[in-house]
Amino acid sequence: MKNKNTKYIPREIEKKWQEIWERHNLYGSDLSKSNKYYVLAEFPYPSGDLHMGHWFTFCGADIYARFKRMQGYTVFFPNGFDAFGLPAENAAIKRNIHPRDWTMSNIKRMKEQFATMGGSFTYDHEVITCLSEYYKWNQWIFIEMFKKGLAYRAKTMSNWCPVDQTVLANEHVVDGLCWRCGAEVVQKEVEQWFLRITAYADRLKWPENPSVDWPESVRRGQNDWIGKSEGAEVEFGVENSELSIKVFTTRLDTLYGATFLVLAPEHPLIAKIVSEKQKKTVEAYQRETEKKTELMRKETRVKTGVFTGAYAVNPINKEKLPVWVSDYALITYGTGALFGDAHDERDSEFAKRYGIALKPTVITGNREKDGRILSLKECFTGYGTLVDSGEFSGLASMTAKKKILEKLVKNGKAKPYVTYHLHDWSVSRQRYWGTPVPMIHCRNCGIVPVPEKDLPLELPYEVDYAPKGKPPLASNIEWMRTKCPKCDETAKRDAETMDTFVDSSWYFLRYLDPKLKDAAFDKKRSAKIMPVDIYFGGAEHTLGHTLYSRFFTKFFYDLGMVDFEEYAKRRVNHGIVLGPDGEKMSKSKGNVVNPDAEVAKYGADAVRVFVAFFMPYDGTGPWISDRIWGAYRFLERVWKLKEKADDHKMDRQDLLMMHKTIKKVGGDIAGIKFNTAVAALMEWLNYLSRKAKNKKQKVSWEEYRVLLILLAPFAPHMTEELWQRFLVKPPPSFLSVHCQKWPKYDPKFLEEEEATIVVQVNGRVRDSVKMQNAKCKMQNYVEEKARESERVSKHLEGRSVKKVIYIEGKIINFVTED
RNA sequence: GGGCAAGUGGCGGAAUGGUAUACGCUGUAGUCUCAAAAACUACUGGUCCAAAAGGCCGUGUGGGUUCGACUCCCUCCUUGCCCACCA
Repeated sequence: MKNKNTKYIPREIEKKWQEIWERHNLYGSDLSKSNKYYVLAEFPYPSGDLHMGHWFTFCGADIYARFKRMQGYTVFFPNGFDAFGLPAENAAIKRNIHPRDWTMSNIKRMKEQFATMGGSFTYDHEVITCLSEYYKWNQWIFIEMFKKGLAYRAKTMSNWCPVDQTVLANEHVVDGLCWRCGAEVVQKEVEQWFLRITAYADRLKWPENPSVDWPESVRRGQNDWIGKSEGAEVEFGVENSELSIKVFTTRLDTLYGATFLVLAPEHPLIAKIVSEKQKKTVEAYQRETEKKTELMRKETRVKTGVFTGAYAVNPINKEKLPVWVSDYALITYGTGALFGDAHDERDSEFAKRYGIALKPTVITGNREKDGRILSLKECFTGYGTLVDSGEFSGLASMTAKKKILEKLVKNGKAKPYVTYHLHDWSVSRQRYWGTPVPMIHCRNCGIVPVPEKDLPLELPYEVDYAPKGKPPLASNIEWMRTKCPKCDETAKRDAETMDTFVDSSWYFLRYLDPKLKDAAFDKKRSAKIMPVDIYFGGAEHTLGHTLYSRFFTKFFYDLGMVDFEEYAKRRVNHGIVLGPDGEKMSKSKGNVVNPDAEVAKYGADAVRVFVAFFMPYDGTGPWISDRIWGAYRFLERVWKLKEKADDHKMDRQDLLMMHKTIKKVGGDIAGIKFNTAVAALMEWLNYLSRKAKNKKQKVSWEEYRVLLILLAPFAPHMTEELWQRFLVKPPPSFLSVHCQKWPKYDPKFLEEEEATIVVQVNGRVRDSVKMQNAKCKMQNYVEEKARESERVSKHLEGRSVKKVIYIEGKIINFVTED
C-alpha cells in the first residue's frame, strides 16, 4: 500500500508550519540580546493586492533574514504599512468608500497574502502610519522642527496638479506630468510648509569613503541632487540707480569677459529697473513664462528673452552691461541672476539669438595638465589661463578665481557664496488622507503649534474629501475652529496634511516599539538595535525617501535622540519584476501578476525558490509563470531524495561537493546573489541524485541534513516538514530547521584530489590532463605530461616551442615560434 | 544635452584575465505506459563532414594590451534607467 505521506503536496504542509511557527514565536526577537541584526525592507503601500514585485523584494529580505538567524544573530525583521496617501483618497472618491476603511481592509487582505509567503517577520512590531498612535509623532517631530526653524511657511511657485488638486514635489513631476495621475502639472503660487533640508545639505553629502555600505549609484545620485556649487555672489551696480544686482557665479575667472546680465523672469528687481520703453515687453514676457509649465520649458530648449532697457556695471572693470530677462535663468538657483559671456554655451546661444555682441573669451588654452595640452573646451571649464583680464592676465583659472574674489571682497563687491540644487522640502498637501499639520493660525499670535498634551491631533473621519481646490479638512468647520493656545482667542487649524514621505522618514525607528506612548521611539532600544544592518528597497527612492530618512536621522542626532548619523549600514537596491508582456506591472495595463494563483498552483516554496532563482536580485525582467515548474521539480527531487538517505559514509568527493556548496551558498546569500545560490544547490542535488543512481551508493544523512539547512531560507516549509519527519527523532520539543546553525565549510575539504590542467597551444585549448595535486607543483612533470597528449602533440608537431606559460594547477600554454 | 548601467545560445541567465554558455526553461530522441501525463535517461551555440574523430567560427561593432580577453583600454552602435537650461 502506498503511503500518501511520501508525496510532496505543498498545500498540505505550508499552512500547518506557518501556524506552528507563529505558535512557537519562532521569529520573535528577544530585543534584550546583544547580537542583534536588523533586516529592513521598505514597507509596502496598501494598494489592495500583493503583487510579484512585493514577493521579489520580501523573499530576498526573508532569505537574508533567515540566513542571519541561522548564523546565530537575533534578527529583527519587522514589517508594516505606509498607509497614508493619495490612492486611498482617489479610490474613495471613485467608489464612495472612506479612505480609512479602504486602507484598513487592504491591509487586512495584504497581511493574509503576506502570511502565505511564510516570511519570518518579527511579530507584534507592526507599524501602520495612518493610525494616530503613529502620526502623533509625525506631528511631534514637525513641531520640534518648527521650534528649531526647520519647518517654515513660505509662498512660492509650486508644481500644482490640477486633477489631484495638490502641490507636488519636484521629484514627483515626471516629464511635466503628475507621477500619480499623469495630468499636466502647472505652476501656481501657494503658501505652504517647507522643511529646511537644505540646512543639512552639507551633512547629507556623501564623503568619498563613507562608513556605511550604500551603492555608489545612490551616493552619487544623492550628491548630484544636492548639487553643491561653491562660488561667489558678485554685486553689479545698476546704472543711474542706487540699486545693485547680486549675481551668483562659480566662474569668477571669466568676470572680465562678462557681456550681459540675465535675470530670471520672477526676479523682484525687474520691476524696479525696467525702462519705460521696455516695460510692456518685459511684463508680457513675464506673464508668458509664468504660464509655461515645466514640460513646455523643457521642450523648447530655445532660449527666449527680452531686454529690460537697464544697464549694469561690472564691478571689476566698470564696463556697462545690458540687463536681460530670460527663463533660462532660474529663480530657484543661485541668486536668480547670472552674467553672460562667450565661455558658456547657453550664454553664447542666447547672445547670438538676440544680437548681443559678445566680448572675446578671456580664457585661453595652451595649458598642460597631466602631461597633455588641454582642449579649449576643457580650458573653459576651469583649467585655462586668463588673458585680457587686467592685472589678473596670465594667471591660471584656479588662482585667478581666488585673487579676483579677494579683490572684490576688499571692495565690498562680492562674497563667497554656496548654492545648492537641492531645495527645501515642500511638505504641504491639500488633501485629506495624511497627517494633519499640528499648527494653529491665530489672528493675534500668528502661527502657534498645537501643545504637546493635545497630540495627536486626530484626523477627523467626517470630511468632504472631493477635490475643490481647497483642502478637504477646511470643509469640516467644527474641526477647523479651535482656540489659540497662547491667547485663548478663537483661531483656525491648519487645513493641510503632510507629504507621506514624512511618514516613511522614520518608521524604522518606530518599529522598535510601535505602541510606545510617551516618545516617538524607544531611545534605549534604538541604541541597542539601530542602525539598520541591511535595508532592501527600490532604486527609485534614491532622491526621495532614503534622502529624507537620512535628513530625519541627522535631525534626531542633533536632538540627542540617536547616537548615529546614518540609519542604515547597508543599502541593497532590488530590481523590478515586469509583467509577462515585458511592461511595468500596472493595474491599467492589466498585466499585474498576483502571487495567490501561483502559490495555489505550485506552493509558496516553489514560488520563493523561483523568485530567488529567475534573475539577479537587482535585475529587471518579465515574469514567466510556466518556468516555476523548474523550481517545483527541484523541490520535489529534494523531497524524493530522502528515500536514498541512510548511514552511508561520505567519500572525499562527497565532502568536497558538500563543503563547496556550503561555501558558495553562504557567500552568495551574503552577497545578495540568490540566483547563483539556488543554482549551487541544484548542482549539488544533481550530484547527489546521480550518485544515488549510478554508483548505487546512498546519500548520507549528513548530506541530506546539510542540504535541508542550506535550502531552508529559500524553501522554509518543505525543509521544515522533512526535517521534522526524518531528522528529529523523537521530538522532545519543537526543534525547527530554521533554528539550526548554519554550517561552516572546512577549507581542507575544498581541495580537489586530482588537479585538472588545461593544455593550450598558442592560447587555444587542445586538451586537459589530470594528475595528483602534489605533482602539479613540478612544471617539468606537467609539461612532460601535457606533451604526451596526442591532441597536444599533434598541434606541436613541426613547431618549435618558444615559451611555456604555466599557471600552477590551472593551465599550461605552449607558445610556438610562428 | 549630461550621468550611470548593460549588450553572452531559441529564452531567463553563469563565469577572481585562465576549458565561455554553470543552473534552469524550451526542444529532440528514448525508457515506462493500452495510451497520455508525470517521472527518469541522453542530447540540445553555429558551421564543415554521411557519421565519428576532428577542424574552424562564436560573448553588440571595429581596434589595442596580453602567452591567453565576456572580463582591462580606446572607437562606434544599441538598449535601459536616472537627471536635465545649475550660471
